[in-house]
Amino acid sequence: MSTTPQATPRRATITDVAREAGTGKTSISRYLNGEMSVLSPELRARIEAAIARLDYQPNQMARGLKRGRNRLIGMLLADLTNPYTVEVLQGVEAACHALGLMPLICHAANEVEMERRYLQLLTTYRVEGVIVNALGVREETLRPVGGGGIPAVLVDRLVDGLVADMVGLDNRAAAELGTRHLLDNGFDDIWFVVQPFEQVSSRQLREAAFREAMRAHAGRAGTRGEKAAARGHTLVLNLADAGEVERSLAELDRAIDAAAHAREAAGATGKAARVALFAANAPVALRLALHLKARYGADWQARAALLSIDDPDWAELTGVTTIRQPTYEIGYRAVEFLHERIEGVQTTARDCLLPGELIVRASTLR
Amino acid sequence: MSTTPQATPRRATITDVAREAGTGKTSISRYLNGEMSVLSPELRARIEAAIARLDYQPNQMARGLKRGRNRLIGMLLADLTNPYTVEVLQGVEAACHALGLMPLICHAANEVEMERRYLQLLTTYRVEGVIVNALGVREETLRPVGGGGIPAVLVDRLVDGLVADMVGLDNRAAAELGTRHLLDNGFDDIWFVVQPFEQVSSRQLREAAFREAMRAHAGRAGTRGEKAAARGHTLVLNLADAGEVERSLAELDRAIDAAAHAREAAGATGKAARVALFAANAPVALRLALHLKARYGADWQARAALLSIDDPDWAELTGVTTIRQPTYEIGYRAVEFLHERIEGVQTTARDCLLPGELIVRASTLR
DNA sequence: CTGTTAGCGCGTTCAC
DNA sequence: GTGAACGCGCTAACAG
Repeated sequence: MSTTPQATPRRATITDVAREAGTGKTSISRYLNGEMSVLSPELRARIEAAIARLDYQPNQMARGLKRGRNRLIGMLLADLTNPYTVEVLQGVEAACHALGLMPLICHAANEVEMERRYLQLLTTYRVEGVIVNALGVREETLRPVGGGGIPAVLVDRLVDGLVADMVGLDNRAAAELGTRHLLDNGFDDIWFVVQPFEQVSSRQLREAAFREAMRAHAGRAGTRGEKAAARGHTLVLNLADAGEVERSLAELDRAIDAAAHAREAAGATGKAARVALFAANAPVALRLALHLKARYGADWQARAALLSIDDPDWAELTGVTTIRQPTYEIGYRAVEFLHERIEGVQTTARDCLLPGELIVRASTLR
Repeated sequence: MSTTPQATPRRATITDVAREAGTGKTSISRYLNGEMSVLSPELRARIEAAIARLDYQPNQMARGLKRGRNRLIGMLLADLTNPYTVEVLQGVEAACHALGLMPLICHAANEVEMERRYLQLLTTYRVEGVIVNALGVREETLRPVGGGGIPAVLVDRLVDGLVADMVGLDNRAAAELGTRHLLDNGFDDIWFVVQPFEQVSSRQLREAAFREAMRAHAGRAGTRGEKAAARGHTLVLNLADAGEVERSLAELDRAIDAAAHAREAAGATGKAARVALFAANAPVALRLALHLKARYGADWQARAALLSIDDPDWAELTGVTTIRQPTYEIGYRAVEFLHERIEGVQTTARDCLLPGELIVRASTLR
């Protein structure tokens, strides 16, 4: 056995097979495309033998060139670091597998310029469609895609001015579900923490639904006069900017400390505010948890409850309540949508909103 | 603005551009390939204009067909669920980007059959090389690759009988580093917990190095007669089989409980064994942590120390000591190796072993 | 049932 | 400098 990896020998082509089988290329092509009814059993056997002998495998590139479709689709990912993305990817892989598609995965790593370049690259490979988990930037970046270009399906978030199918979480319902859970469990000082959301529709929707739910609750409380209205705050945590993160966290710290003081003053049975943090997604939740742990030590959960949209594996470990997204299904459905478009479906742009599942853990039960 | 995504209009070809620019295809091709010195400035300008007007983008497929190389490489992943994999992927993406390669990501999801099919699919797309984070099965699965087939680079683990470059963690050094750390911190009942390792070289090496380090320590202790030899155990945790997992964890529980009883009997100052768990990778560590937490509650770390190879994001949060792999670099180097092979480098198969970094956290400091 | 022919979009001689 | 012609591996008419 040699220890030197060898150079690739030339692969057999359809012509080689035809010669080896003593026939023409057409018959081979037919065999490859499963048109068995048009081949004599005898010829078929010869072809099979020749293919096996030469270890022949059809060249998808040439195939694609000829028939104008190569079964390639692009998958543009904003951030692989987010477990959400990886989970969606699983669904995408599975669906592609089932539908005979091959996904080209591109990771923009939160860089707009990367996103642009990858998109261009994908069109260059003539992918038949694209699934986009966009960074949420301007529509012009996605020019080659959607409306006038190749079919596209958006995942998790919309892109302004881009007409395309979308599949993702039912953000309104999810944020309301979480907020209600916190209110029902007696938290009356709730901080919705979210990354900058001007550009990202899903974050916008979550934040808006949170405020809406708080307002609705205040309305009910006011009418029935049962208790003081709970307070809701939105805190922006720009994970891309360490300085901003520091400032935001400092604001949070003050609120938490204030609540702690109030609690002491009121005594164990007092009516002090109970603080809860509602993280808009897993990366935010992780950042919050790390900060609280660094500041308050192992017992940080006694200071503030944490609820997160997304269900990272460490949530179970730390007892954090979450709202699980149907990530696998999101990925799967996205591919199905795209496949339909590729096959020529012409309906108006569709939205597929899937429900989240509340997973209650110790963090929000006191 | 229409709300109906439109079908793809035919894309411009090189012929269209030639006609639009009033010239032949050859000149366009030369322009695309940067042979500017052979084009009159005037023609060049016309070509540029035509390309812009038609929004022309060369077809990589046709290109690849003609020149016999398409700049595609395959990336075969055993398990995206493992954060290690995702991190390696980041390095791969970056290197591909830098080298003008396009990675086709394939996720085998721990299924051997998937691995085989994807490999076949990749050759069908005529990828110029493959990076393989194999499931660690028989070499025959990887027949089309390595030695006689297309260039391949192995990541993290070797495959029996497959001659190819490899890049991964220096497993011997890492396992020894971890073991020594535990011994130095007074743990004398150490359980190395690992998934079935007959098929996976990296797990084998880690386990062997662990036992070796324990033996070496026993030798030193014996010679100097300072203290009783520490005990080392290897526990196999087959994450794919819930029943086996239960049994293995039960064994662990007995050991932990025994140590606790001994501790009580000996009193706070006694010489009872200190139990430490050395997880061979992050999935194992997570499983262990979840189990311990379920069994002993939030204070599970008082029962046993946990040290893991791999540094998942929850390690910092829970204070678990880890040995961080240089994952990004592993991915990057793998692509570099592959690129060299693609360019024709013919040296004997190389191994690139990168060092792990010990990150000490509260878990192993008592 | 089977083989021949003509491109798919592009790169590459090789003449002009 | 420039363009016509050929072929990459394959499929799709079109004949036989």
